[in-house]
Amino acid sequence: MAFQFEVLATDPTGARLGRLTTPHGVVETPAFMPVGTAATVKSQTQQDLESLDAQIILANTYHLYLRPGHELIRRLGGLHRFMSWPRPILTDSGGYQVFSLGDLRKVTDEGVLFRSHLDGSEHFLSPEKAMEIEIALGADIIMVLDECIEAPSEESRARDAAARTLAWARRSKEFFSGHGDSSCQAVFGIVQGGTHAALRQESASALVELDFPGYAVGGLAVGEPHDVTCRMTQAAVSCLPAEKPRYLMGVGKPEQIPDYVALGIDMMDCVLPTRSARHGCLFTSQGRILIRNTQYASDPRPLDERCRCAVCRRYSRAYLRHLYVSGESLAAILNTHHNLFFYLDIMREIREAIRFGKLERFRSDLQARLS
RNA sequence: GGACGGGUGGGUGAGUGGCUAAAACCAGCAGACUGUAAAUCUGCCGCUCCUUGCGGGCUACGGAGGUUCGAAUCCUCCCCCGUCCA
Repeated sequence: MAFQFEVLATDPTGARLGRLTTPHGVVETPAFMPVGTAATVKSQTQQDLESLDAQIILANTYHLYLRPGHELIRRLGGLHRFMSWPRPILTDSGGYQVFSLGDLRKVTDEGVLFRSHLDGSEHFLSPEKAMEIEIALGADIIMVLDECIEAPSEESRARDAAARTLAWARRSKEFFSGHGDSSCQAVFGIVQGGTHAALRQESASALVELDFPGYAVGGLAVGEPHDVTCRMTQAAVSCLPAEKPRYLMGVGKPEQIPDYVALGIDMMDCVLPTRSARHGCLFTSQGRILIRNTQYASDPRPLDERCRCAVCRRYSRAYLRHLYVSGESLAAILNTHHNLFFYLDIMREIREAIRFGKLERFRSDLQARLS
């Protein structure tokens, strides 16, 4: 049995400590998954990621399909081998690009017509096509194509998107059972429903009937307030089976993570640590630091005195500011390294807290420090 | 000594009578970023006052005068810089 998810402990909040076993290794949950859209977590080498103890990373179907192409990656031995990443990988389906690519795409019941952001060429991504690409890429966990909508959205729009997402989930599953290998890859379904709790529950319940090895909650943190994100997550989770992993897609800010974990979320991913790092926004135990600010120009202290990452052990704020202001590529490397360490460290602390039933304490401490 | 060309806000550099406190870019200052079209984007960027408003006052396009209702833009003289000729 290549795939296995076990809940090892639960916390009074409802948080779960778990272990997800995949063909490429074990992922301790709750887990944060760094985003490596184009088969690279920007500015970090795979060796860096291993030293950070990233246990699983994301890659993106739409982007890799366009470049370098899934067939090429298949011929080169699959995504793991292609990018020399021996640990677990999850591929997102391109559903988020349905949302983010704006006027470069057109959604129908059949699928999504994309205009490539690279060269303007047209491509049709159906749920089956997304599966075909993801099978070729060979990630451990693959996501069904979904329709992610903006928030706030009319209930009718959210209902339509959820219904379409469900239909696509059904087709994905069907296609996968004919063409995929469930001992190598696990397909996760995705809950939609906008900011409407009833739709979220409906979507989750219907998805559960299709019996996926794991479930994701998508279409959140796309503009709605945090408490709404939480309510929607709660609504979805309440309908998901306890024994399956739950993945909240695309979240979140550091201080929000314990909230999601407390709602029973096992996996998360977010571009925030990596993108913000490249933009000079650094997360520390005392809150965010915009490293280009003049106040750090001659600051000899480490970025975060409480951080044990390689960057904080070695470099000063003044140096990091200099690198950033000078546009040096090392700035992105060091900043990203720190931010990822910060996120992954929070996850380690969260797992530890759950083990001892003290997540609530950790959550309030963290939020007090970061707000 | 003569002939051209030129001197614009921290920098480069548009602008050749009013829509110009003056384009654009850079630098500077601040903010944003949530399944990555993002090493990106946004705001501010002469001084000052307040009732913070597509508000008032002041200063500003080498210097001093002048023409004009109105000048960075036109005229006169002067000072600098560059190129060329003696």
